[in-house]
Amino acid sequence: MRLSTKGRYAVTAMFDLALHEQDGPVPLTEISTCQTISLSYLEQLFAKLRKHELVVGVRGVGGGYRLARPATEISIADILRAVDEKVDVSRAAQKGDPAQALWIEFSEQLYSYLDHRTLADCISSPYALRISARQDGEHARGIPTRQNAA
Amino acid sequence: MRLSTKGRYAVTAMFDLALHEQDGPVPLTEISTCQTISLSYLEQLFAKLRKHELVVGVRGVGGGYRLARPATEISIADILRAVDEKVDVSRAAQKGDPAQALWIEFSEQLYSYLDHRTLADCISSPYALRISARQDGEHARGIPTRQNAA
DNA sequence: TGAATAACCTACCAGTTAAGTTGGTTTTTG
DNA sequence: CAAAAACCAACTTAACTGGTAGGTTATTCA
Repeated sequence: MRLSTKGRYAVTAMFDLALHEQDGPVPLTEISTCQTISLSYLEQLFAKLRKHELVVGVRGVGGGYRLARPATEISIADILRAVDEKVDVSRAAQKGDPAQALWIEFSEQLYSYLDHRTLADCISSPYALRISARQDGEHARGIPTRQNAA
Repeated sequence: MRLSTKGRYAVTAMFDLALHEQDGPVPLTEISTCQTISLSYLEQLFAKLRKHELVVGVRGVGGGYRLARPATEISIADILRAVDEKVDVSRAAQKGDPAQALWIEFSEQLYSYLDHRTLADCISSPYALRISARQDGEHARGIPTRQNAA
């Protein structure tokens, strides 16, 4: 289990995609300027997200990234696992040291918490709704809102 | 918010102290051999834990570290914050980007979860009790069990 | 009193990871 | 064809992790 700025970048970017599920694909250039992350670094993160089938890329003009599944079926843990790529899940467990066993138990509980937090319920919090409502009031973003790009 | 192996080391070490609250101070050499972490690295972690008043050191022969407060009053978040030393707590919030606002909300919820998980309830889980019972059956550790060392 | 124990302290270091840069190519749209 | 954008790979730099080395101080006990 690990949670770093890298994970934060990935999660916030996914929030962005989830918030614009209706508006067609979101280009990385947008996320890059909006959240001041370098484009290339975002590309690296999205390569991993795509490999883990959390997003799909749409090439060409008007392209970008969309969620590969509905936001209700993508958990925060999914995203963190995708960009962390840690193969061995908390392998500490050496010869039953009590303290380490306790860690494993604790981290499993933490994971199960993160496994149940989906993108959908994160963006549908009261606070989130207030924000995205305000956002819809202005004309969303700089991009021509194309309905149903796929 | 971050959670790395460093945090894991600190938390498992604190589990160790909590499990031996009755037996007087626990020397770092013990934790070092038990959990195969270098002594010096443990010393660095405990310097931070001490600075944050989560543990107290007892010098000299038969010394070691004790919890500075009862285990019921030390949360996992306390420990992670002590060793992480991140000054600015999730300062992402730039000009109200919706995705970043959502991250802040999410991480606050995660923290509040970790703020309510105390050492005491971690070590008193059914699984933990089974383990430490087994541990008491043998004569605890290699150390002469002195009652009330302070 | 002196040896052993253990906290406490400082400086340093190697390896990994994060984060970003550069410089492309391919695909798609207009 | 030109522009937009995904896609790709190699490289760089800075930070952090985890660990070493070599001390000093305080305390206990024989």
